[in-house]
Amino acid sequence: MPLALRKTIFAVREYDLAATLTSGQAFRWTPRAGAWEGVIGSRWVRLRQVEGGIQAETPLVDAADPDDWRWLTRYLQTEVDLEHVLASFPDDEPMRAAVAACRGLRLLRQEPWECLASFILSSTKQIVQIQQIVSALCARYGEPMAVPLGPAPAYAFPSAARLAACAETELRECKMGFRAPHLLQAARRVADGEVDLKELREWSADDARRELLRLRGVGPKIADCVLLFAYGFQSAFPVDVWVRKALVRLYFSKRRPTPRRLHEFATTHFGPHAGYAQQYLFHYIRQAARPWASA
DNA sequence: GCCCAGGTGAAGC
DNA sequence: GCTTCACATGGG
Repeated sequence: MPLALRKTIFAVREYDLAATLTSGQAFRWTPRAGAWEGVIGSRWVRLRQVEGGIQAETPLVDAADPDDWRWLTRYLQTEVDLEHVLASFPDDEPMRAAVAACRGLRLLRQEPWECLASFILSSTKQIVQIQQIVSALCARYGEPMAVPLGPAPAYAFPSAARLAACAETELRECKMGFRAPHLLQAARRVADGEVDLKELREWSADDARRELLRLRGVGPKIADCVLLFAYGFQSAFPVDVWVRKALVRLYFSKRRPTPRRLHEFATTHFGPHAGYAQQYLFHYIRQAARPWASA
């Protein structure tokens, strides 16, 4: 007998699910038959863009309130007033173009450990390859979960404790290369409580950033990704190769600023939701770089 | 073969 | 403080 699914629709305007799920924030979403299948925490989910909102399907889980969708609305951040965020962006030509090109792009709110671990694995990797590494890691070390007939088996993201129990050579079999010792160290320090990711929610962005930077393999860019994608600190402005390219081209007329100057500009020019602006710039320039991939 | 990828850390100026 | 380089692995 097929696994029973519960289904609902969230009414939300200005939410581009495809843009949001493919914009390099999260690495576990697969398009399938016009919908998106993925895993949030310990639940398999299918999402679909529908008229006026987002449809969600997930297996009925014992001992869970079937009408409680807060785990999903929190992840998708459907309550965020996007118009308010967009209105806070600087009124300049680059931002107008980015917003016009990425209408409905949102920031997700992810679980800190998965986000941290994923971005430790992200350095000098293409998004497709990050997805492959994360997928291999989950298949090997993640807890299997209830999935309806059809989709491939799904696994939770492995806990820090589970990864801490791995040998470095095992992790390397997931093709993560030199990032393996970094992930292993992070897993150990999170598992033994030396780093308390839950506690960081209560800290200031600066303090949380300093704490994340103590981990090997976590520099300014990855720390900012975790602050932005997992903790919702919208002052965080990750600068990767794409965003650097975009900032230099759009705001510095091709004259190369020093890293210090670029960071200074990034954290002052874009207002209280700078991290959101960053995501628009990132998605915008990547879209522009591969026009054949759209449509 | 070459260059690049949602970088980081160490070493050299 | 800024620049350069190694670091695994895979794709174009």
